[in-house]
Amino acid sequence: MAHTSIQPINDTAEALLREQYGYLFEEKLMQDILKVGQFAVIPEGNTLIEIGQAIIHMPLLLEGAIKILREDKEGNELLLYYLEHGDTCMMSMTCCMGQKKSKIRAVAEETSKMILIPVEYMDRWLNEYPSWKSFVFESYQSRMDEFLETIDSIAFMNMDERLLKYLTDKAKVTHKMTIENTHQEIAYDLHTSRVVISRLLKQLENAGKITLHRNRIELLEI
DNA sequence: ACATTAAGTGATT
DNA sequence: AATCACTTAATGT
Repeated sequence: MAHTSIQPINDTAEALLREQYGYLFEEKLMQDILKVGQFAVIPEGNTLIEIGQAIIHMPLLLEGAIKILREDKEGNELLLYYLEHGDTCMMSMTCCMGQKKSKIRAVAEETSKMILIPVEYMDRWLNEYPSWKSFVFESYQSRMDEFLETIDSIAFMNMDERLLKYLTDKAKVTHKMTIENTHQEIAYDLHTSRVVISRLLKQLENAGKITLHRNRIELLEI
């Protein structure tokens, strides 16, 4: 598997940064970001942040999608939410408020590009730049909203509804109607068993919402 | 042709 | 919805 590349911010990265964040950040802040930030390309499937790992960077996602996972003592996973372009990670924000170690795992759902900012600036810029402050607070809030949505789906939805939400969410972040996953992998994300997923997928296929293949699911409607 | 991995299914709790 | 036990299908060597 290809490995993560971290390099100085080049012209392509700057263009992407301006495209995604230019309307949010004032020029002086933009210059600071260009000065202290690094450009990272994370290939699909690579882990950016591991549970227990100290967080030293705050990511500004430019392109791609990142999935955020929680893990229990036995190593079973649970998908919390996805990050897309324009998003940043809530964990890297909370770590600046005293919490140094990550409680989540972040894995690239598809090859992703991002700007990494050393966490010390995250705090400093809060006082310096109003546009930074509102960005941080707004993304904290939208991350919290997604988080609550996931809680709701676990608490109030049946597994068949959760599965359908999982498939459509995934289609949204990857912009593809085909999902290339085994039933087992989906089961891990939703913290259930493979058999249950296979059965529910079969139901969805019979209902005309999807078609099934080996390692592949075609979504027929969103 | 054989082994391995993914997916499908009935039965039971 | 979870688990077991087993079958069938697809894919790799």
